Amino acid sequence: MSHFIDVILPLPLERFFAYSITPAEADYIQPGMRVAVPFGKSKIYTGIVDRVHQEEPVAYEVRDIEFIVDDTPIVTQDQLKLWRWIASYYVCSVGQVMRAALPKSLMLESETIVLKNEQSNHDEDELDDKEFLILEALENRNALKVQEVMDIVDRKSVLPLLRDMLDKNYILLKEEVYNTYKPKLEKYIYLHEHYRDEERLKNLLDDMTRAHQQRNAVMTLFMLKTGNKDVTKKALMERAQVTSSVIKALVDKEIFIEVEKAVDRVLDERMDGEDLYELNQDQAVAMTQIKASFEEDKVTLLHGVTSSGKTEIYVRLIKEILEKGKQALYLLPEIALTTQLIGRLKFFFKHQVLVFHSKYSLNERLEVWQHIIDAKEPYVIIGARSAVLLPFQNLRLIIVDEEHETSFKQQDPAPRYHARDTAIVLAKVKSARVLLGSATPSIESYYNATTGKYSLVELKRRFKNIKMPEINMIDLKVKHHKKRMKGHFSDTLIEHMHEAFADNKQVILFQNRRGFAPILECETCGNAPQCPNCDVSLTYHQYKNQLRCHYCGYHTYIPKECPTCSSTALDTKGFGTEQVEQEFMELFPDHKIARMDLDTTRGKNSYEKLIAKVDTGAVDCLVGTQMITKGLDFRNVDLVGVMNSDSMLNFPDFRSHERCFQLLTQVAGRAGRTENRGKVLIQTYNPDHMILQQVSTYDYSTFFREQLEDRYQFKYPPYHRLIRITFKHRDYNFTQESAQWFVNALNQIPHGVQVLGPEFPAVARIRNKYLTHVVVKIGKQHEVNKIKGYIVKVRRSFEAIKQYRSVRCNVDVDAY
DNA sequence: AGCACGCCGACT
DNA sequence: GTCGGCGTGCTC
Repeated sequence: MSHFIDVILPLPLERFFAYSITPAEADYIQPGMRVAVPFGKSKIYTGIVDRVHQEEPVAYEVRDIEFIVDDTPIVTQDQLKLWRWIASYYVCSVGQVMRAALPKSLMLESETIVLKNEQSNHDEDELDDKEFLILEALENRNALKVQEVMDIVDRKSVLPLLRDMLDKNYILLKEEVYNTYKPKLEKYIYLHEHYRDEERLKNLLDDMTRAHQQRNAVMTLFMLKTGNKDVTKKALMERAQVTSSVIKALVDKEIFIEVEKAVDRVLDERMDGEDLYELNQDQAVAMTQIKASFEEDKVTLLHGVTSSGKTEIYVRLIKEILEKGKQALYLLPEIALTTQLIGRLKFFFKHQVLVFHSKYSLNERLEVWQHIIDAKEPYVIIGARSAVLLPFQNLRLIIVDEEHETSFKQQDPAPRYHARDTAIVLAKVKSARVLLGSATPSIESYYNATTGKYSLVELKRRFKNIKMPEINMIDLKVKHHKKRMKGHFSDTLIEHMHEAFADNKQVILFQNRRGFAPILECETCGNAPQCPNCDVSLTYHQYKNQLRCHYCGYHTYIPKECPTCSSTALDTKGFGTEQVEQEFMELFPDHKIARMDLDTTRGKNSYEKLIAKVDTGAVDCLVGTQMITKGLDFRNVDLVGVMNSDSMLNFPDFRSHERCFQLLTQVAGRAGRTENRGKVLIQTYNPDHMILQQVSTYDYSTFFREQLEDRYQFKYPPYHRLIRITFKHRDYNFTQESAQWFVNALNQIPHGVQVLGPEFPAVARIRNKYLTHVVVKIGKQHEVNKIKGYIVKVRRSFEAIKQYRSVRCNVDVDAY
C-alpha cells in the first residue's frame, strides 16, 4: 500500500499538495511536522504536513519528499484548525496563514549553490568571458551563491548561463537548505580542576606576585563562584576590570577553562518582585463580575477609563492561570509593547513572561515558539497581533488590551485577519476565556456588549480616585482673529505650559502628523511637489532637509526654486511634529523637548531611550504623533496639548469619528496620572463639533449612541459586514475596467447585497500602481458564507482571464 | 507567489 | 546579434 501526505506550502494557492512517502515514513510522520519537499523545477520548500493518507492522486504524478525536518510536530492540531478558520473567514489560502504564523527561521528555503565540477577537463580556449570569470571565481572559493554569480558577471539573468555550463560539465548545481537557527552561545569560565584544591589555589595565588591582573581575575572568579553560579566571561571581565587577553593568558596556562554553552535568549531576564497590592473597591467589584461572566463562558468587555487600573486586574487574572499551570495570552497593539509594561509584568511573573515582538530577532521568536509548544512551565505570552498564531498548549485566558486599536487588523499581505476576532475563535477552540479591555471600546465590541453577546464590566473611576483631566477647547478661529497665535501655539496653551514648567511638571503635545509640513507650495503658481510614484504631495522634513513620500519612502532634496515657474517664494502648508518641535524651541528656549514619531523611533532601542528621557525628566516636553497615545505611563505629566484636532475629524472614512474620539480620549488620559488633576487643551477650528464635545465631557454613551445611529443609517458595521476588494494595476483605466468586470460578474449572481464601486481611493496611486476599491455590504439578513463563496467564485473566473492576470485582486473581509 | 519559457523591442 | 521586459503556464 502506498502512503501519501497532504502538505501546506507557504503559497497563495487554494490547493494543497500531495507527496508520496515510504511506509516507514508514514509511521513516523504526524500532522504538524515540517517536511522539505521539491516544488517546481528546482525549488525546495518547507511545508507543514496536514494529513497522512493512502488516497493515491490520479491526475498527476506524485513526487517524493526530500526529508522530514522535525521529530515532533511544531504546529498543533488546534493551530491547524485555527489556520483553516482564518483562511475560510478571511478568504485566503491556508498557506498564507502559515506564512504569517511561522517565524521565518522555521521556514527553510533552498538556495542554489554553484560548485566546480572536478571531473571537468575543459580547454581554456573554449570558454567565453563569463564562463571564465565564474570558473576563476570557483578556483578561489569552493562554492558560489546565485547572487554572487550575478555580481561577478554583472548580469541579472544568470540561470540560463549556469544551466548551459552545467550541460558542458563545467560546474555542478546543488540545492542547499539552510537551517538559520543558531543558539546564542555564551562563554563561561571555570577554574581548572587542578586548582579546586584549596592548598594548590593558595600556592598559585602566592606564585602570581608579578601578574597582578591575572591574580585579580582568579580572585574575582573565586568570589563570584561562591554563589555556586556559573560565571560568564563577560561578567568576570566586568567585575575584575580586566581585558579578555588576561583571561586568555589564564586559559592558555590551563588555570582557567573556557566553555561555550547555549543560553536561552528569552528566559534569562529574571527580576525580583513583590506581591500585588490590594485592589480597590471598584476593581474588586469588576473582578467579581469578570469571573461571573467567565463562568457563563462569555467574552467580557472591560470598559475602564484611562488609569483606572485595568492592568492590576489583568495581572490578577493571569496570576491565577499561571498558578494552575496553564498558559495565558496578553495581546497588545505593537506600539504599547514598551519596556514599561513588560518590565512591570516581569516584575510580577519573572521568567514566566514570554514576549513575542517584531523587534525581536528571528532566533528569539523561534525560542518563544519552542517554549510555548514545550509548555514545560506555565507562561504568559505578551505580544502584538501575530502572537495569536502561536502554538499554545492548555491556553486558558486571552486578554486583548486596547481592544479598539485598528492595528489589530492586518492590512497587507493576506491573511487580513483581526487579532481580536481571531482570539475569540482561538478561545473557542481552546475553551479559554476572553477579556477585551479598553478605555474607548470599539463600536463593534460595545455593541456586542449591549446586545448581550458579550458581557460588560465597567470601571468608571480612576485609580486612587484621581479626577479625570479637565478638557477645554481653544477656538483657533477666535485666536487667529484676535492675533493671539504664536505659530501654532495659542496664548492659552503657552500660558498653561509656562505654568506647568514653573511647577516642575512635564507637558505632552499631540500632533497627528509627522515631518515639518505635509505640503510645500509655490506661492506664485500654486504648484506643490508630488511624489513621482504616488498620487500625494511630498512631505517637507526640515530635520533631514528632505521632501519625503510617506507612502513609498521616496525622498529628494528640497528645491531652492519652484520646478515649474522658478519662483523662489516657496511656502509650507499645514504642520507636523517637526514644526511643533521647532516652534517650541523658539518659544521655550530654556526648556527641552523630545519628539516621538515614526522618524525618531526607527532604531531598535530608540523608543525605549525616548521614554527613558521623559521618565527621568531629561526633557520637559514630549511632542508626538498617535504613538504617544498608547501604553505610556508618565507620572509627571500635568498638561496635554492637542495642537490641531481638525484633520482627524475631516477624514473621509466611516470610522474617522470613532478614531478621533478614541485618540483624543487616549491622549487626554496621559495627563495627571497622580494626585494633581491633569489638564487637556484641544486647539480646534470646530469647538462645537459633537465629537469634541463628547470627548471633553467623557460622554462615551452619547458618542456610542450617535455613532451607532450613523452606522445603521449608512449601512456600516456592526449592522453590516464590509468586504472590500482591491484591484491594483499600473494602468489607470485598466484598473477600473477590470474592477468593473468583477462588479458586473458579481451582480449577475442573485444575492441581493449591495455592491459599491469600483471607486478610486483618496490616494489612487501608490508605488506606481493604481488602486481601486469595490465594497460589498452584507446585511444581517444575508448568509455571509454564501456571499463569500460567490466572491471567491468570481475571483477564480477573474484570475482565469488572461487579460486580467496582471491585475492584483485582494479580498479584505471586515475591512478597516 | 515564484519561476521557466518564449516572444519582442532596444541597445553594447 | 544579445539583454532584459513582460505575458503565460505551472507547481503535487
